Amino acid sequence: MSTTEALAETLVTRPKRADARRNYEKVLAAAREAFAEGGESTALEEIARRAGVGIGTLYRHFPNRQALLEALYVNEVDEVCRSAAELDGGDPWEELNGWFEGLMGYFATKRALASELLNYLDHDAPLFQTCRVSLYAAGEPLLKRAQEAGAARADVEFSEVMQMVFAIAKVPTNDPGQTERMLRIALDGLRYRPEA
Amino acid sequence: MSTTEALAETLVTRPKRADARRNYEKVLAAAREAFAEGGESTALEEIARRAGVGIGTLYRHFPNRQALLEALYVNEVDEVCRSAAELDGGDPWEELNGWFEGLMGYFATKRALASELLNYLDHDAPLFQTCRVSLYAAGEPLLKRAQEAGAARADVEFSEVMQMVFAIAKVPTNDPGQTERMLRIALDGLRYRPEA
DNA sequence: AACTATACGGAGGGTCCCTCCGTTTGTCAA
DNA sequence: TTGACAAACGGAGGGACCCTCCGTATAGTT
Repeated sequence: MSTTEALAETLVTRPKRADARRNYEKVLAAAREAFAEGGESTALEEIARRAGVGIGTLYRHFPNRQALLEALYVNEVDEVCRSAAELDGGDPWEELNGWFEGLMGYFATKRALASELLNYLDHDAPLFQTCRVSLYAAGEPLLKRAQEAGAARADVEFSEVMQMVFAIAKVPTNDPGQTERMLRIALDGLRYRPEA
Repeated sequence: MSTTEALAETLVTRPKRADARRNYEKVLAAAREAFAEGGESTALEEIARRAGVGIGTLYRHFPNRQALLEALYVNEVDEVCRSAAELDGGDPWEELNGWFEGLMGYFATKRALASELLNYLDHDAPLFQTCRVSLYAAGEPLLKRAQEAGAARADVEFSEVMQMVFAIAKVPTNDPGQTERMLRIALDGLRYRPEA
């Protein structure tokens, strides 16, 4: 079990009774499915219906809409973090670039969820902070390695780059190539060297 | 009267009777005020109340929430475009940079409106398209001049840069300096020269 | 002053988020 | 197995919000 999953259990307080655990999973699965279909902002009633549980049950497990989205988010973050761990040994700049591209591609398929979550994104939510920590732990070494190799400028923080990439991922567009181009421009900013 | 203002009159079909015109202005003013206060997503009922008109009156002038936001947006866009027209003769790179910074600073004070609008931002809404045209007409010459002066790379489209900047403006953060740093990184991407 | 097109205002319908609470069910000890 | 109870279920309904409809009021005209 990964850090963020363990964290999810602690903070979201997963239920204990067998039927409760079952329903928790059913709701999460239904939500994942609903959001994967890109259905703009799916109503919680609809998710409960899909899961075959009452709306009250849904709210027993997730105190509000944001909590449900966050639980979903924790899952997704874990997956992305794992993908960073798999990288190593290649060209630092290519790895960094590749990881961010993968990140974008990943969010592209989950645009509905991502876009709604990014709206909630404020620096106060504790669960979000810890997710960021996981994400940073996964991605920061990639930046650092690129910086040490002289492939990326040294005067930028990973957090800044991360937020920039998220911002671009959030741009609504029908043309996925355009998002990719924006990302490339922004990341090229990492290679620009201010004349000292 | 500017292009976009004229367009607003055409598309939003400004009312004609004296009391109607008065109420139109009152609603717009109330909305501007409400959004300037940063009140997350102000209810239309609240705006009608502020304006001292019934909710029905508000909807007579603005068929839905988005229409009201768009009308507000048209005003703001005009102002930003005018600021670009005032620039000329200085260093092309500085002017381009300065304009984008001004754009960001401007949206920083209207975050609630901007953020909600950027969510609606899809390439279908005709009014939005024309606003983009105005914005491009104002900003594109700045980029082109910078490119011709060799201060910005030639292989980027203004539309891409614009969307990138909007994306960054949209990032919710308490620290305005951070937004500024992200913008600087992204814009430095314009100065990066791919090794040919 | 009377008339009419125009505009006003708010009741109410629909949707969605969420709460409350009576009912059901899993779990465990006897 | 059975009885008891904490835990969980489900859905009615409250509240907020967006928007529609339509009876009432009024600006502008004759």
